[in-house]
Amino acid sequence: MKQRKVTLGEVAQVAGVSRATVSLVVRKSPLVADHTRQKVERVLADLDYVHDIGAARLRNNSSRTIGVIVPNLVNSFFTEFLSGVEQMMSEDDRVVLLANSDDDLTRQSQILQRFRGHGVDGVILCPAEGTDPQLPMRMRQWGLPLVQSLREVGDNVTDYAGADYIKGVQLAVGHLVEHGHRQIAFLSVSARTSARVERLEGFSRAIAGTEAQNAGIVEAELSWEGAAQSAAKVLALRGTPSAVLCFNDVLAAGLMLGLRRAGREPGRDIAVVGLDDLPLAELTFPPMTSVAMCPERIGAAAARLLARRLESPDAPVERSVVAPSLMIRESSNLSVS
Amino acid sequence: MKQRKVTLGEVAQVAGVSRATVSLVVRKSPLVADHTRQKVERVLADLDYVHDIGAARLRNNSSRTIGVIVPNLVNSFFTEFLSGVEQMMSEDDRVVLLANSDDDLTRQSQILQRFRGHGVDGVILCPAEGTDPQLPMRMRQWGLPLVQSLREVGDNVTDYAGADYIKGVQLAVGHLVEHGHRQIAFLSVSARTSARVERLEGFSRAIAGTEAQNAGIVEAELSWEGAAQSAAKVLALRGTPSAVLCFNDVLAAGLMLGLRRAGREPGRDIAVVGLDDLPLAELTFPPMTSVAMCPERIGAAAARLLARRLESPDAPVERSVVAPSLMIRESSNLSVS
DNA sequence: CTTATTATTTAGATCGTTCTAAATCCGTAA
DNA sequence: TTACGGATTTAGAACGATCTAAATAATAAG
Repeated sequence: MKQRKVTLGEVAQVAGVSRATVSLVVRKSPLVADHTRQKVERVLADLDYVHDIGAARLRNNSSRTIGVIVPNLVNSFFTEFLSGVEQMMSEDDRVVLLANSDDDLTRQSQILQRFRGHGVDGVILCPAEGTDPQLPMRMRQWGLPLVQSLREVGDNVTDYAGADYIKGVQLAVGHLVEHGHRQIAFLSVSARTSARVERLEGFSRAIAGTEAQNAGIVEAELSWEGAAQSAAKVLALRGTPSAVLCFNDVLAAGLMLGLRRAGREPGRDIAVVGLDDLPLAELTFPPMTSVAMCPERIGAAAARLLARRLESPDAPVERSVVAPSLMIRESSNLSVS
Repeated sequence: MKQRKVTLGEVAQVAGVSRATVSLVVRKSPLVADHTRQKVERVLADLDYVHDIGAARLRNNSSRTIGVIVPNLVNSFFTEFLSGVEQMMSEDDRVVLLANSDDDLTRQSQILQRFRGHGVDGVILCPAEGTDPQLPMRMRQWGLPLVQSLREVGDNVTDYAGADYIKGVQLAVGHLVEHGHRQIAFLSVSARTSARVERLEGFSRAIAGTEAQNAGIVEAELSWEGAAQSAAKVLALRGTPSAVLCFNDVLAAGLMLGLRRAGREPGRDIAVVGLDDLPLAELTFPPMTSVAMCPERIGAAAARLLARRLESPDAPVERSVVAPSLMIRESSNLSVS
């Protein structure tokens, strides 16, 4: 039942030309004469020839394959990111090898070895927490082009595509201040990740630039229950915040549930703003004001950077930061006198 | 800067054995003597040898690579599915080539050709709407093992892993009936997909088995706005439903927003139940009762089926259907006398 | 000390493509 | 006619692994 694979050689035989010529036709080289090209193309189609890219790579060292490593496949932030990468790569007729590091360093390096063994042309990596800053250098020695994305290790040694959370937080704070809020709290995640550092940093800086005050920082587990439970703490804050900015949308949604359980109506009694603008932000009640980070566009940007790097390996390092935008909905409706 | 690739030959030379022996060591064959194995393994590590799987495939026809085609990378149902596949494959030291067909037939066949060219060992496919029922047969002729998942074309000709929506709908309806609901409406998607057919079918059947009545079927666009707008239609239904079962969680969440705008409190004035139990179901207000379809487990099942098929190509066709489970939350709280 | 047996090791062909360098073809200028 | 240059085509050696079949080493038996 299983047909044997059709090879260049067989096509060549049928078409009455050499293997080399068929190869040229397959690769659309301008070197072959029009009439031979047509003749060969017909045979190609007749025999249902499939170009074996693996075999080709062996000779010419380009697999048209790239690897993507994300720390998580459940968080839609990363899957949207992935979607952007896939789309862009696919337009470029490249294939994506996908792997999930689960934020685990051991897995991450296993995956890198696997990718190396499969001969990927390059890698887009969201480095797992705690990744050795030397990694980019090591990969350079391997001859494996790397674009980092969303997170970064090492000092500006590779191309990078990411989000600007500093700016994002600033947008959110600015919006709240405009609506008269002067006491703004931040609901953070408890894990000490670089994401946490960046957003907290952004928060203090943004607050500093306004007449508002930091009403306090509360930590919660990264889950909706964690956030819901932290509602009490938020309300007990000395600064008695009239608005809470949250680490991300999941925490914001959880917090809204918690606040409501505590008898406070988000969007009426207290403003809540999320970060990331995941699809769920529209579906909470009230619909959540959030800062869109556009992970899909970041993914596309990362893909473009990698494509460029593959074309010109010695181009200078480039960074691509996608500007966030504020999506105003009802959870931040209230204005404070 | 870029190191040349270390080959079996070089390792062999340094270790003072033949290429073939090194190959055996790399593949952990029991044929080699202990002391040679150790000697070779040391050299392997010293030189940082990387097994070139592509080259190996050329000879032995196994790339340890499988392709996954999903119709969508934004819907978390599919990404959780993907996550299950990736995890299982990775445990098996296989790599996943990912592609998104966007439910487009042309793209889908392009992707299949690409995968074929890359020499994947097999494919897990969620067929795009309208896929030719002959496709599985064609793939069999190509010698490309196929597992279908979540959707299916052709008549039971390939392995299949999926969800049981009939059962899922039945669980939901049963739950509502238990709480005294007798007029139950269904909020459907307007696109004529097989998913729609299955769920509607399940709905009529489930209703038929109880003392409840079909209060009417409303169609909406597959988006939260679409669902929100359909709230009026739902309320205007002749059957005056006390409960609404929705095509999926996104519609359910949208509907809840719409109902509230219309002055009806979901979970108090009218029960709403979703399907799929996406992560967002916990984050809506009130938290949504939904039927968990466990896409991640389905993905894992699909991966297992494919692994099995690769091992024994002639095993009989197998189906794996993951049982749904009802997640009761607050959107279906109310009981009707 | 042979010889039979089993355990290891290996040379060399092979997978399907692309590259290099050289061969052939063809029209034109001398 | 002969030679020359550009346009096409091609033979044959890579690429890095694995397979086959056979060679060699080690062990046991007679």
